[in-house]
Amino acid sequence: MPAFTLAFRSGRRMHNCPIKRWSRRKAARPQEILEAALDVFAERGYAAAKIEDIARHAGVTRGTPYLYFKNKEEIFAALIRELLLPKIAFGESLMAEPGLGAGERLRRLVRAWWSEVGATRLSALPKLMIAEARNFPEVAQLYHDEFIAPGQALLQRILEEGAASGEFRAVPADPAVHVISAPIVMLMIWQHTFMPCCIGHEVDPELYLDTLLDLLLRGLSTHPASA
Amino acid sequence: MPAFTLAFRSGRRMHNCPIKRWSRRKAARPQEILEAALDVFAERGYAAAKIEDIARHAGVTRGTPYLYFKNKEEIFAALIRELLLPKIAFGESLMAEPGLGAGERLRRLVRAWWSEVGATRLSALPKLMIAEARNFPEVAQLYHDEFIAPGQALLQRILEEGAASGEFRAVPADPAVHVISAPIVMLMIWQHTFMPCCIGHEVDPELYLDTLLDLLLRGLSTHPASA
Amino acid sequence: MPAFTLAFRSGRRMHNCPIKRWSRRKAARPQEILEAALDVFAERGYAAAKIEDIARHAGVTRGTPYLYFKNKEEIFAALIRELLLPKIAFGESLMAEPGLGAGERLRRLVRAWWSEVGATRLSALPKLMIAEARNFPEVAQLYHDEFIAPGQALLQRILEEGAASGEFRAVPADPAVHVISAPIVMLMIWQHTFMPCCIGHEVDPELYLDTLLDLLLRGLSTHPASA
Amino acid sequence: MPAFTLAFRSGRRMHNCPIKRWSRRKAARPQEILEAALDVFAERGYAAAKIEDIARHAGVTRGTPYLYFKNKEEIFAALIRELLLPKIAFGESLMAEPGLGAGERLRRLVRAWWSEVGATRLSALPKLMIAEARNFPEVAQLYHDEFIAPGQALLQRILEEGAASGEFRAVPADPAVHVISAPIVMLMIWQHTFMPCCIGHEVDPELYLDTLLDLLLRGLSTHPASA
DNA sequence: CATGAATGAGCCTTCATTCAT
DNA sequence: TATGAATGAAGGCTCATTCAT
Repeated sequence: MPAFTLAFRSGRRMHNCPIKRWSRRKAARPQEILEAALDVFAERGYAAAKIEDIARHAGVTRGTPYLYFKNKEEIFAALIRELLLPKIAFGESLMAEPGLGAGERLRRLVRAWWSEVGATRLSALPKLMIAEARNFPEVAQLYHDEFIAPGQALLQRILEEGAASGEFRAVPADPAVHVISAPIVMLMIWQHTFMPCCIGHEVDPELYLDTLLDLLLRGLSTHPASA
Repeated sequence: MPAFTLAFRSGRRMHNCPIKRWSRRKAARPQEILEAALDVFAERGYAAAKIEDIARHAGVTRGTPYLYFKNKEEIFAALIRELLLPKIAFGESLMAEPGLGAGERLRRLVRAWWSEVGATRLSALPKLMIAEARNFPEVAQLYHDEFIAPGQALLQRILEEGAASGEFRAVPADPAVHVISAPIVMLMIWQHTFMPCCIGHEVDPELYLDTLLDLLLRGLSTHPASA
Repeated sequence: MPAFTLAFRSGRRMHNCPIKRWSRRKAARPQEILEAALDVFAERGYAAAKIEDIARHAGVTRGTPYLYFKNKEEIFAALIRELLLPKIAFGESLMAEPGLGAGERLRRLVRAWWSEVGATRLSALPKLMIAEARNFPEVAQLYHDEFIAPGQALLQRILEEGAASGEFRAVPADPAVHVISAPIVMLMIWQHTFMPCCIGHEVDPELYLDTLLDLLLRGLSTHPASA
Repeated sequence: MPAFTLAFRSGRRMHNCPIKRWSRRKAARPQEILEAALDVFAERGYAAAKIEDIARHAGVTRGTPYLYFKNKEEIFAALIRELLLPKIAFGESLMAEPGLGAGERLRRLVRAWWSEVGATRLSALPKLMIAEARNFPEVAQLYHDEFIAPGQALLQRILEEGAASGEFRAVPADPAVHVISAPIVMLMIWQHTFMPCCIGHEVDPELYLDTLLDLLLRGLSTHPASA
């Protein structure tokens, strides 16, 4: 998964910014700290991540994160709010595109989900959020309301469209969206859990997603032979 | 999910037991402490769980857990080793039963998985293990080798049998077992993540599993109409 | 120094005691516990010595020492009082013996000191007492008044006798007794400090004492050529 | 022993120093903490010394020692390594001085030993090291190899020189150096053991050393009348 | 008498957070 | 803005001591 390490930093350079280099640096600090926090939280989890490690990863020292974030919890919350939540927007554009079958839409949604989040360092956040949801209910609520729920709403609309058009069988919406999204989330989790420790065989994300879509589309289709 | 709260009987109060209360403790203590640890780890995660909380949950004081476990990490490891790993045995018996179609076997495996682990307080352990795998690689290795791998081997045998008998399509084994098991693991995770906080709508496990099996068996079947 | 390990247990058996074996055992317990404590304190020092180790050394369990001693400090105090202080008695008999020159008396005192204490497991006690004097002033006071002071009084009497008879030069009594006794105490300390760790070359006690007496007697003598 | 309390200037208060109080600390802290540790270890011994006491003695709080030392044991080791071992250097210069008789050299060595270490707060370290040698074998080894052994080598060279020049009798080197150094070490120990508790009469170090040298030089001399 | 399970005070150590520079 | 020395609350763990058996 070569895109994994490259995808994240893109689009944040400001080559033509007239302000002097130093204050540009200043402006970038919160982002840099969040990215560092993402790395360290991903590796150690929330509690075992030390602020100093995050600071060092960001190239600053112990006190600096506190210039931009009230405390550790706020860094965590900002991680979700600033980095992850905006990513949900990609879904809207997908649904806006007209003239696509439900199957095709589902395919595109899954692939976009992967390329926007799963193949990115952001893929550490679902695991982190899951691990800490009960310790930080407000963040969990935010994550659910602004990320999970909209994502599942997209899925649900696709299922409804497919059912309406006769392309998909009717399945109970609520459990279905969970069932469908679960393997994608688990793939992200898996990548941050066992693969970095060289535990177990590698899972190839592309093949995994192909297999997932193959099973899902056949499973949903009213004309399985053609799926 | 009514079974959830009932399945894991603590046995901590036995007023009518003729054996003396005090002398019985010695034998029962490790179990009681592990069950308490399961609760507290499930609620807070490893790092945020205090030994004293675990002790109090078990009805003892700070020092007592250390009479039975070397330290906090050993409690965690024992949780996996003593409580979770034995549960994998149920799979063998399932495969031993003769004369079942692959679809039926898959159904039974999923349901057994749920009743043995998912509907139990043990269902907190996959989430805990996922969150802490990188902090405790040896425990993660153990969990993978003794729980995940055998479980996936079962699934793989079912897929192979189904393909051999013509009941299932041929699918790439490796990603398929991940894809198939992912929703079950995610259901356990979900129950310990968002449902206890009253975040998001409840997910009914039975309906979820029905939907999952419905989608999977259709997706795998060579004669989808009859799945 | 083969006597070292053997000297201590001697003379405590009660073969002809009519009481039954069990109550004899009972009667011997405090002694056994003190001897065990001596071993463990010698090896680890007061604070690092665990009551359970002492108990195990004595062949009993955690609670038993508390049947005979109020607490850890009392075990330490009893060690000094019961085992060490009685040993000072040997000096009286030495002084009682008539018709000895001061030099010969000094020789006998040093050798008796060594055989009665230095070559014994009791030789651990001066080091222990020194290390803990400031934490247990009452015990230190006892040790000083009942062991050090009488011992130094013996020495002083010898020096005075020697000076009176013209065998010894006149030396300031107070510092002299310290100077003379110091090497003997240091030999005991050395044996319990660096020799058990195989650190540094061994010191042969007999040769050490010979050299000490040689230097001392020459140093004290009014006719050094004949010393 | 008036030098005793004065010799080890802590330098902890420098009100008229123009450098800012706060920025100066960083450089001075390790020294300050070691000196505080020296005091507290001397008073209580290793195990009974609390890090918080050391910190408070140094004018800082619980966490600060850990900014400079990994743990309690490292503070102990640093005490030996940083404060005591350098003191052994004084011996070299003594031996370098030409044209001195062996007796005069021995006199100077003993007096230097006393002024450099014995009359200093450092004199607590031999007692501490003796008490803890078996609990910290590596530190004991270091202490032996870098402090005891070089010191004894100096003594041995003096004895050999004296024997070669005919000033001293021939005495077995190995026990002799132990015997000769023992009273000096015991004087240090004594000062930190019974004198602070007002137990027993005071020992005047100067008189003690005079007496020691008198006895030793007479004891070693081939012409005792002139010693 | 003896046991050993249990207690709980106490200490070492960590680390989020502050603040003087 | 940034630093990093210092703080001090908090938690893991030990072990002297107790007491029900």
